This record gives sequence, structure tokens and C-alpha cells, in this order.
Amino acid sequence: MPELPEVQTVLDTLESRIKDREIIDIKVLYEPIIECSKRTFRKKLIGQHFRGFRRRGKYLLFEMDDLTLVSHLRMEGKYFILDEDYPLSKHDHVIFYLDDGKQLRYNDVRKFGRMEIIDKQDEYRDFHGLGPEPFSKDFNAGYCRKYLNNKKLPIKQVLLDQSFVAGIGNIYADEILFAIRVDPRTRADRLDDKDIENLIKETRKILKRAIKAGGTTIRSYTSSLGVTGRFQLSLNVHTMKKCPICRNDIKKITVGGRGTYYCEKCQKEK
DNA sequence: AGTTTGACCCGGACGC
DNA sequence: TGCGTCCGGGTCAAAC
Repeated sequence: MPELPEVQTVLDTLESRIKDREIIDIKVLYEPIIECSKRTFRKKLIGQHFRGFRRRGKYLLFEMDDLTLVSHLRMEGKYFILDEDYPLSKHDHVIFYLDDGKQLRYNDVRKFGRMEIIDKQDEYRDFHGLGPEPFSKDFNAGYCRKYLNNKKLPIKQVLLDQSFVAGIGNIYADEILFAIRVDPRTRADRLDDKDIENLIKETRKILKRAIKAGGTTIRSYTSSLGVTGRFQLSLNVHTMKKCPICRNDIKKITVGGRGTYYCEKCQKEK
């Protein structure tokens, strides 16, 4: 499931492939994907060009001439850039016909992804109640301390809360907590100043490393594989069998309804 | 009133 | 072959 680094990779890839292309037609094959009506969607977007490619949390923001097209991939959303004669997949839900003869196809097995159109001048700061970007200066020790102080939920659950910090999903939450040696079930308000400092530092380090790994994907990108943003992640705990540090078995538990991997030897509850 | 939980949307994967 | 169950990101309603 695409998290911040994957979304960034998808955006970078699409920018290199469709920047300044015009949408000359649109087919919506599965309507619930788009937040507005098919008519409105087509009317607003046909004739617009892909000018800017930005990200907010896990949202892709396509800045067009007069509006912004927002796309969320949720679980399995993917974009493909294909020739018009390429066979349609049963999971292709929205097709953008581009002025160079290519098609941008949105493909989503789970049909969980969503697209919406927003005004261009909308500020993305409060977008969908998202918290600060992990790389922004707003995501600092003071902010975290204040946010976590009155949270009794497991820290893992708070990391997944997009209003705390934007862009972290299940995989990176596990990796971040492993990196700072904190048990995922630890009450958020029990993290001390050192933990918080580590949390910020490791979050940035891990996401940055993943984005960098994504750059490799862009270079090796082929249209038939789709712009998935997926790449070989070097994971330490998530879906792992053995702890890379102490070689003990990695435990799998449920925290806040999510599958959670951790090492009971290396990650301590506070 | 603010915080936390849970249902929902889907279909592939997996177990029996 | 065929059921039933599980999984998950974000939203929203319900419960605490």
C-alpha cells in the first residue's frame, strides 16, 4: 500500500512522463472513484494541462491550469501510461486521453481510491485535516510533545493518525518504531524527550531512504509495470521473521486493528 | 466536548 | 469447487 515515499515516486514518475500534456477526453468506468458527477468531472478537466505535481501526505495533487485534481491511491491504486490500443484491464476505472495519443489510466483492484477536484488557490495546509509533513519544520519536538502528551493510545496508532503527521502508513510505522526501539503498544504519552527526538529523526531518515530507493524505480520504469511507486524496500521488522539485531523471532500482534510486527527483545514498552 | 471505537467500502488470498 | 474470513486507508457515525 502506497505510503508517502511511494506517492512521491509516483508523482515524480508522472511528472517526467505527462508534464504539460492536455486532457482531451475522459472515460469514467467506475463512478464511485470520483467524488463529483461524471459530467462535472469531464467538464472541468477536459482541456486542462498537467502543470504541477505536488504531494500532501499520501494525496497526489495534480495542478492543472484552472484547478487541482486530487488523487488518493488508498490500498492499491496505480497509474499506467499506455498506448490507446493497449488492452483494458478490468480494474481500469478512469481513463484520461492525452494530447500525445497516450492514455493515463487509473487502475485500482480494491476500488478504494478516490479523486476530487479542488480550487487551485486552496491552501493545502489544512487539507483533509492532515497534520504537518514529516520533513517540515512544523513537525518538531515541541509539536510532538504537545500532541502526544494527552494521547493514551498506543504510539503506533498515533503514528498512523494522519492528523498527527501526514504520510505514514502501516509499513513505515512499524519500521520507525523498530528504529527507535519502542514497543508499538506503548502509550503515546509515555514517550520521553529522547524518544520524541529519535522519532522525528528516524521518521525522516526512513522516509528519505525510501524516496531515494524510489528514484531507482523511476529510472527502470516501464509502462507495462504501471506507475506503482513500489520498489524493493529494505525492511527490518515489517513482515520479517527474524530480528536483524538480536536474531530473535519477530512477533506479529494487532494494534489499533492493524497487523503489527515488532521485536520483543529490542523494542521496550515504557 | 473531546476522544476513541467501529462499520464501511472491495476483492484477492487463504483456509477448510 | 466453494464457501467463509481476513485485511486495510480514510471517513464518518456512534459510543464512551
